[in-house]
Amino acid sequence: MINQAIHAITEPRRRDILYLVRDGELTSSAIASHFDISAPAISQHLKVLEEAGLVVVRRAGTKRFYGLRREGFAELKQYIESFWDDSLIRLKEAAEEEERRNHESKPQQ
Amino acid sequence: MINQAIHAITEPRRRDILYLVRDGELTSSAIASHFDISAPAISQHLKVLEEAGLVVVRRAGTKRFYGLRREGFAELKQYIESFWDDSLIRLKEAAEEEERRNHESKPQQ
DNA sequence: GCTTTATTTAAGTTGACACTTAATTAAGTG
DNA sequence: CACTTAATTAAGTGTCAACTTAAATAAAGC
Repeated sequence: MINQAIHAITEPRRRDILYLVRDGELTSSAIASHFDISAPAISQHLKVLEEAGLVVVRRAGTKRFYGLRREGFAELKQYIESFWDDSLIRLKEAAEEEERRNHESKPQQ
Repeated sequence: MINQAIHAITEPRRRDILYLVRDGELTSSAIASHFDISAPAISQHLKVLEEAGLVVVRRAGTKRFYGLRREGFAELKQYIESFWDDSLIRLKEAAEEEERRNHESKPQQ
């Protein structure tokens, strides 16, 4: 799922779509009106975003309202942050290990 | 730069490379030994990561040590977070606007 | 200065994927 | 039930980028 989410935000146009829907729900055609690509193209992007868990659809008659799915976004945020945090922890550990080694021998080039 | 960073972490193998170098510097060939793709392929990935500001190189003789560039990562984290935070603010505003409208008329389907 | 080691650049191939138009589904509406 | 509206699925096309092998660079070692 997280891999799908990252893949989804790969495409700049999909990020633009996320920017549009984060303020509130929009129909597929309302979203399409902001771009100069065809409606099917938008529909395909929306499908990718939906499958990645980043947007949700609400059907109302012939219309389909797309909105941001906050949980999906939270996961994405989590992923980036955990990468970052783990990195800091590991950096600290590495520095300590380095410190220990320096008391025994010279560091190699 | 932020677009380059997002593009850079798009590719799963590049994320794997970031995982490898976040513990400490590694040479191009040391990184390559973890994958079953050619050295030039790794070199090309490293170039993308470097241009995105996510890794830095330190040259030592014929070797090149690649390491994580923390500032680059901070920017990426910032981007995701700002998207998220702005979203919450805008959601709150939208909810208030909705509230106001509900005192006048029924919401349309 | 030739050879080795580490890595990159060059050039070409292949597969994925972001589009297109045309056809299809699905829900109202006269 | 034909017609309109909203959107999707289908099918095909072109571009890009992730790989490949081969050639080039660049520093060190003999």
